[in-house]
Amino acid sequence: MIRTNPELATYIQSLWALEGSQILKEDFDPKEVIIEQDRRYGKVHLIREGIAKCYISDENGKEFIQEFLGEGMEFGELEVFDNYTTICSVESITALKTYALPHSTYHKLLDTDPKFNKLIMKALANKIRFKAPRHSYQHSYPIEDNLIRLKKLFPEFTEVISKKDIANYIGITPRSLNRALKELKEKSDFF
Amino acid sequence: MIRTNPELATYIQSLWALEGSQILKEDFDPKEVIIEQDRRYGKVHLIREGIAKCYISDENGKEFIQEFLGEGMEFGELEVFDNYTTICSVESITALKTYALPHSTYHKLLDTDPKFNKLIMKALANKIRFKAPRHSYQHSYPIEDNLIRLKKLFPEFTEVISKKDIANYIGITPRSLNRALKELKEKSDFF
DNA sequence: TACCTAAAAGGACATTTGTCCTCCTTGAAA
DNA sequence: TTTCAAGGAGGACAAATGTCCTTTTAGGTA
Repeated sequence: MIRTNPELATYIQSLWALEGSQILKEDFDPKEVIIEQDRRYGKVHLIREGIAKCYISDENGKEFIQEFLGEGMEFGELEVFDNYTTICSVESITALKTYALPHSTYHKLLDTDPKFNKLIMKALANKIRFKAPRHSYQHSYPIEDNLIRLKKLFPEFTEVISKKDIANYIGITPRSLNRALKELKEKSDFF
Repeated sequence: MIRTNPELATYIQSLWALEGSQILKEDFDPKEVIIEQDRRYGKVHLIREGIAKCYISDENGKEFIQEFLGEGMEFGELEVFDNYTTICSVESITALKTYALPHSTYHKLLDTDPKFNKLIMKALANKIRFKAPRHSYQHSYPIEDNLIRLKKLFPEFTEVISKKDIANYIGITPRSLNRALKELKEKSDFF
């Protein structure tokens, strides 16, 4: 549920430590909006520590959470290739520490560092792999099944992440989430 | 709705034309299952001509269509980086012509051809960009709004793609699709 | 302690969507 | 022409989910 990429995290750390690497460290408080939908930014972030949410909001203010990002996950990277605007907002949930790579640095690394290139390629492929089944699963199974699945994947999710965010992640209202949770509590002692 | 990537299509064509390129042309009939979910394959396909659907099916046989793929779109590429199994099945809708690149060739191109590398990078990023809003939009808007949106994007979609596939694309049942279409016909002359 | 605010829980009802059928249409095959 | 099968359309009802509230809980602050 909270996605990570340890391999990339380790590698970026080693790049950062190099002389003149142009990779900066940045820190954020909880609940800071770090990037906002439909804008342009000049750098890519890679999480060193903490958890963030990546979400799309519509004109009615509804949020739909795409992913929870943990260590080693990057954001702001989709806009580096073309001059597009961002599709998601990213907001820290806990205190968040990132590496920030200016676009120029990111491009230079892609062009000159084959290992970096391959790791980014993999990271992109994994984002696709992850997104695909998530939404279809949520469509074709009852909410309760989705919750059981989340609980197995990440047992403490109800402690770390607010109910509202969980609901937005599954794509339902908090009311429906509550109903499902109550049902599950009555049926079993798993929750 | 039917995704394409003209830039990549053009470039692959030029690569194919090179001496000893190791890129093969393959042809398929309509309704052929070209790759099946949860398996391994040794090559990446890139569509020269025709339309295919990429879908996930669950144990109850429900299909959830991820994308309709047109010229220049690739499939089977997510598994090239790690030794994962496929997450989607791909089935031709019309007669389909592809370029087939063995994994070894694909890797070699990524490593030695910067332009190819960048085009693939972009293609991956665009798949992510495309997937993200699609599912959230479908959650937060009524079916009718989704249909109007599709119609604007691709007016002849009802002719080319079967009702069942459209329903599976939106993530609803054919019954609900019919209901929504009927409503729309009564309300306006757009449909 | 008392007060305030935001998150969480849940009642009552409306709406949407799914399920399970049946019927109709159309085009290919006998 | 008749037959058959598959896709499309839609009625009737059931189930899931959303909307709009009110109430409860918990944590921070005066």
